[in-house]
Amino acid sequence: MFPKLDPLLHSELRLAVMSLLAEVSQADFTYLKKQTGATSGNLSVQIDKLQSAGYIAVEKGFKGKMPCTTCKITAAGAEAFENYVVALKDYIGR
Amino acid sequence: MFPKLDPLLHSELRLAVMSLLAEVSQADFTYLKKQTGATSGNLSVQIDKLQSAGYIAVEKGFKGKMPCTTCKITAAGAEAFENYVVALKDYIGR
DNA sequence: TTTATTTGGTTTATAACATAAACTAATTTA
DNA sequence: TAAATTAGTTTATGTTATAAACCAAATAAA
Repeated sequence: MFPKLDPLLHSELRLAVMSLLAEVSQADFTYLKKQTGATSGNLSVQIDKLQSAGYIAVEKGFKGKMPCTTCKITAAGAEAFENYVVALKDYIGR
Repeated sequence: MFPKLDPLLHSELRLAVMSLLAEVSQADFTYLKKQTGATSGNLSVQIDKLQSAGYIAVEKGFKGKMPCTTCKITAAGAEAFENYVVALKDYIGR
């Protein structure tokens, strides 16, 4: 009746990050921070977790001289996100 | 962009309980336990939290000689649930 | 009848989690 | 050169979810 919700996605900030990444080809740390309103620390930690799970790919480079961390959703991540959305609907109807 | 998700509802088991209670006039502990697949301990704790928040009303009585805890969603609970569903949609699209 | 076993829970302990605060390091501005 | 900003990471802390242990009453088994 109630499918298990992927605990990696059932987290406000990680879900917001995945939601953003699902709609763009890539996004950097600063963009994600602005869009989510999260603190750097929290965002950093949650990005790590998504990366460890293989849900996003993270590349650390430079934009000019400034460091720039770029994130991109992976195929596994996109699938997990879709599955999560489907599962959620059993909880909230429709 | 991403509204805050009510932390009381953004919990797998509590959300399942609210989802069930949103669709029936009332439900007892045993029913909720069966439907959610939760352990008694976990369910007991989460019911307490929902009650403390005023999202559900809990009545302890007896069914025959056996104790029977009955739960019912409150107006505040129904509203919170609806708001949560609306907020969630900003995270999962649609 | 006494002794398991089941029912219907609650309380307590623990590990995971989310988050903020503090920190680092480099860059840009005054 | 000093201060402030950018772009993060690390660490500490309080909360949470969850399971495990427990309890009391009822029922079933011996």
